[in-house]
Amino acid sequence: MQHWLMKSEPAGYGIDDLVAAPNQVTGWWGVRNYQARNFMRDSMRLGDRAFFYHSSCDEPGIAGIVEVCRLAYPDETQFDPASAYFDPRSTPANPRWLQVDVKLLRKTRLVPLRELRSHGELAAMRVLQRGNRLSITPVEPAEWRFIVRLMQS
DNA sequence: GCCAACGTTGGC
DNA sequence: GCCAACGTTGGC
Repeated sequence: MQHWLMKSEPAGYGIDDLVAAPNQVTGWWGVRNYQARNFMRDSMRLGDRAFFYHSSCDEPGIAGIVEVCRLAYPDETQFDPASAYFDPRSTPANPRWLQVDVKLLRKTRLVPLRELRSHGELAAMRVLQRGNRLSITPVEPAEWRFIVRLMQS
């Protein structure tokens, strides 16, 4: 079982939207980066856990823990000409973009990016690397455990 | 709003 | 296949 970090902009969809969602489940649609898509398609398994990360906001950081509850399947927004995520090169027979579904396990205290950076134990974390833009990144087991402990402090 | 870093596009 | 130009991300 693997661990992940998944970014979302809370102005669009934040942890409180997931708290309020039916069954506290949401589709993780809108990923338009091949590397992030490949993580979902090739590596994510049912039961994998992920940090729900708030990006591009006043206080970027980790806001909760979710669990993958549906394996990768086509993201419908790629077929919708009215959607900002429309991709004219994509067809239902040959979809280019995928999503998974995730279920909320718990909303946690906000662990700010600032705080993550302050811990040498997390120095190698993918999301903290200079220039990182990937919206889905793997999290090492030791990093996962360290951050879960931080959430309780 | 700025800008560094990175991914994608497209001409050649 | 190269690589310059361009668009996007995302912290600050």
